[in-house]
Amino acid sequence: MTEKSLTEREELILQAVVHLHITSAEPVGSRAIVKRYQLDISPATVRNVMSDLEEQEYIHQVHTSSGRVPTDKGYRYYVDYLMNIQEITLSERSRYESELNERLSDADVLLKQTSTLLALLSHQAGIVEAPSLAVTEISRVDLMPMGGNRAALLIADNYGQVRTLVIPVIDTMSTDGLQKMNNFLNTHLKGTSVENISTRIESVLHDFVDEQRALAEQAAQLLHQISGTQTGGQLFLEGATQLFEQPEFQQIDRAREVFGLLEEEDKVMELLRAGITSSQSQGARVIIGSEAHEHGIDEVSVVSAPYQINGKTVGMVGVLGPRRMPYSKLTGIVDYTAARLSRLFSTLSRT
Amino acid sequence: MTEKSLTEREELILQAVVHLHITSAEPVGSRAIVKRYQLDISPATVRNVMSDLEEQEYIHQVHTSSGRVPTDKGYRYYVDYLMNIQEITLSERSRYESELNERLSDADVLLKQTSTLLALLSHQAGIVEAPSLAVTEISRVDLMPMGGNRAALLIADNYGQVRTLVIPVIDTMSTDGLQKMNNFLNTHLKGTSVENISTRIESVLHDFVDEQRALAEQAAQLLHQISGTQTGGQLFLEGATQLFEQPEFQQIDRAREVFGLLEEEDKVMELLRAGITSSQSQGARVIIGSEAHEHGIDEVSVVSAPYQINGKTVGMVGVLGPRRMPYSKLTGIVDYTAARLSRLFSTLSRT
DNA sequence: TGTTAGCACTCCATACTTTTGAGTGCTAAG
DNA sequence: CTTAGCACTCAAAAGTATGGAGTGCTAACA
Repeated sequence: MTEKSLTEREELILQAVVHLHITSAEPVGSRAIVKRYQLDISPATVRNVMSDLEEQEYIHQVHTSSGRVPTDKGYRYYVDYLMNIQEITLSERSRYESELNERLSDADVLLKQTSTLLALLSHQAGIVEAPSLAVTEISRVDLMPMGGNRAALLIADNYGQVRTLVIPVIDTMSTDGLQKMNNFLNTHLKGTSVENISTRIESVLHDFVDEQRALAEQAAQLLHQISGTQTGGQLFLEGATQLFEQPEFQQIDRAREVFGLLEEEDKVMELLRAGITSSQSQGARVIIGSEAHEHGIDEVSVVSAPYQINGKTVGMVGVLGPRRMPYSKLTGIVDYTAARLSRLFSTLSRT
Repeated sequence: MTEKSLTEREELILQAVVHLHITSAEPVGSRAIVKRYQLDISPATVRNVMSDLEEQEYIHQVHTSSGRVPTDKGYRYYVDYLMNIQEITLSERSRYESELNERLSDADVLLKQTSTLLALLSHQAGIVEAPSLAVTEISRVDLMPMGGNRAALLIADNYGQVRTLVIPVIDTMSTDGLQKMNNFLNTHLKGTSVENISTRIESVLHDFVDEQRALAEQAAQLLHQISGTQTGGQLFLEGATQLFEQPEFQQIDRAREVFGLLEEEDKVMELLRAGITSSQSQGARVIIGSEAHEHGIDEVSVVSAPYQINGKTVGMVGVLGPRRMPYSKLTGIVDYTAARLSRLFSTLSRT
C-alpha cells in the first residue's frame, strides 16, 4: 500500500481533483478547483501543486493541455486516506426498502432483493454472492425418488438455504429402503459442509457392518455424483443496464467489455473477493481499475464487503462500475447492505 | 397476413434486397443486385421494380438517394413466401453439440445448455423457457422441515423438473405427522398442475372427516402459501453480449434498449409466445420489429418455436436479435433446437 | 409496351480547414 | 513562496470541399 506521504495542500488538491472528476466525468482544471472550493490561492499555485502531483503519478493529463484526471494510484490514495465514508441517508434507505417485501422465508429471494437494493442505491451493477457451499453446513437432507432412475436430493443448510440436486440412482428403491436411506443420510451428514460430503462419507463407511454397511455404500455411491458440483456460491447480479448511463460506457467497446466480464461469473467472483486479502480487516474494500490487472480487468472498479451469518463470513456483496465512481458514497452503501444482509440472514438462520 | 400478391420479378428483387441487406447491413442499390445475381436486366429496370416495391411499402429508402432497405412488411413477405428454411448443417451441429455433456438427469442444466446452444448457433441472444407450471403435472412432492417454522416443499413434475419452495409452517410437526402429511400430499396432488393446487385442495377438503379432515385442512393452509408463485416458466437467457457485434447495436441507445428489454423477463416471454397466435401451426415463427409494437418493442426481431414433451407443447425456445437477421438460417436453427429439446425432454420424462 | 442508356440531381461520408476555448507551463515580478 | 501575464497546445465544434453511390426521369429502342 502507498504511504500517506502528501503534504496537506497536495491532499487538498488531490481530493478536489477526485471529487470534481467524479461528479463531472471531465478532466479537472486549476481554475475550476479554485472556484469551486473558494481557495485563497491562485490557479497558478494550484497548477504548481498539480504539477507535483502529476510527477508523483497521482493524477495525469489526457493530453498536454487538458485538465487532470486521477490515476488509479490517485484514487487509491483518496480511498485510503482522504475520503469520508458517507453513511447512507435515511431517505435513501426508506426509499427502496419499503418496496422490498422481506419474505424472510426464502434465502434466494432475500439475496436477489439485496442485489436489486444495491443496484438501486448505487446506480451501479449490484452483486451478491450466496453463502458459499464451502462454509455452509448441512442441517437436513431429503432424498426423493423421481422415477426413471433419478432422485432429487434436497439439501437444507444451517442458513435457511435450500438446494436441489437431481442425481441418478442405481435402482428402484423400496419405500422402506428409502426411509432408511433418508434417516441414514440425515444422521451422518448433519453438520458436514457440502464440500466435504465425499470425504465424510468415506470416513463413515468404515464404521459399519452388515446392512448398515450396505446402506452406507449405497449412500456413498449416491453422493459421489454430487462431488463435482460447483463450490462457489451462486451470484445474483442486478441492474447491469444502469451502466449504460455512465459516460465511460458510451463507447461500445467499453460497454461490451464490461458486459462480457459480467457474464463470466468466476471472474466477477474473484473480483468480489479480491479485496479480502487487502489490509482492511473489515468494512467495504475497493478494487480500482488496473488493481485487478492480474484478473485481466482494467477498466472497472469494485466496492465489496463480506457479510456474516451468526458472526461467520459466508459471502460477499458489492457493486461494480466504472473506475470513476463515488467511492465515499458507495463504501457506505455497500457496508450498509452487507450489515443488513447479515442481520436478515441471521434472523433467517435462527432455529 | 399480407397476401402473396407480387409478380415474379418483384419477388426476385425483394428477395435480393433482403439477402443483400442481411449480409451487408447496408442499403442495397440496383446495380449491386444486377451484379450479384447476374440478372439479364439492367439496373434501370431494377430501379423501376424497386420503385414499385417502394410504393407498396415492401422496401424503403433511408434518404432520397440511397439504396433500399426492407421494411417490416418486406421482411414479412420474405419470411412468409420467399425464404427457404435452411436446415442446420451437420458441421454446425457437431461443432457445438460435442461440447455439451448431456447430463440428462437435470432439467435445468438441459435448459441452460439449450439456450447456450441456440446462442452459439445463431449468434443472437438465445432464449429458452422452462416448461410452464401451467401445464406441468406434479408427480411427487416432499415436505421437509427446516426449523424456524419453515419447511421446504419439493415438487417434482412429470417432466423431470424439480422446484423448491420454502414456506412457513404453523407449527412444529411430529415426524409421524410429517410422514402422514407427505403421504396425504402425494396421494392427492399427483397429477395436478401446480397452478391448480389451491383449487384442488379445496375440493379434496370436502371429502374428508375426522383426522383425515384435520390433515387436509392443515395441508390446505400449507399450500395456500404457494398460490402466489409465478406461473410463467423460468427463462434461460444466454449469449446476449453477442448482440454487441451487430452493427445496429453500435449506437449505445440501441444496445441499451435491447439490454433493457432483455432484463424484463415478462416482456421477453410475451415476445417468445407472441407468434403462437400466428397462422403457422407448427415450426418456427417470426416476429419482425414493429410487429411487437403493442409490447413496446420496435427494434428487434424474434424467431421462436414451441417444444413438446410427449406430444404436448410446454414451452418455447427462440432467438432475439436485430430486425436484420438471417431468418432463413435462424428458422432452421430454432426448429432444430426445439426438436432437439423435445427429444431430450421426452427421454428425460420417460418413467 | 416493356426495357434501357444517359444524364442531372441528391445526399451522405470523408477529409480538410478554421475557429474557439479551456487549460497548461514558464517567466518575471511581488 | 505566490501570482499575474502571456505564449502555446490541443481537442472539439463548426464550416467547406470533394467524391461516389444511388436515384428518378426522359427519350430512344426492340
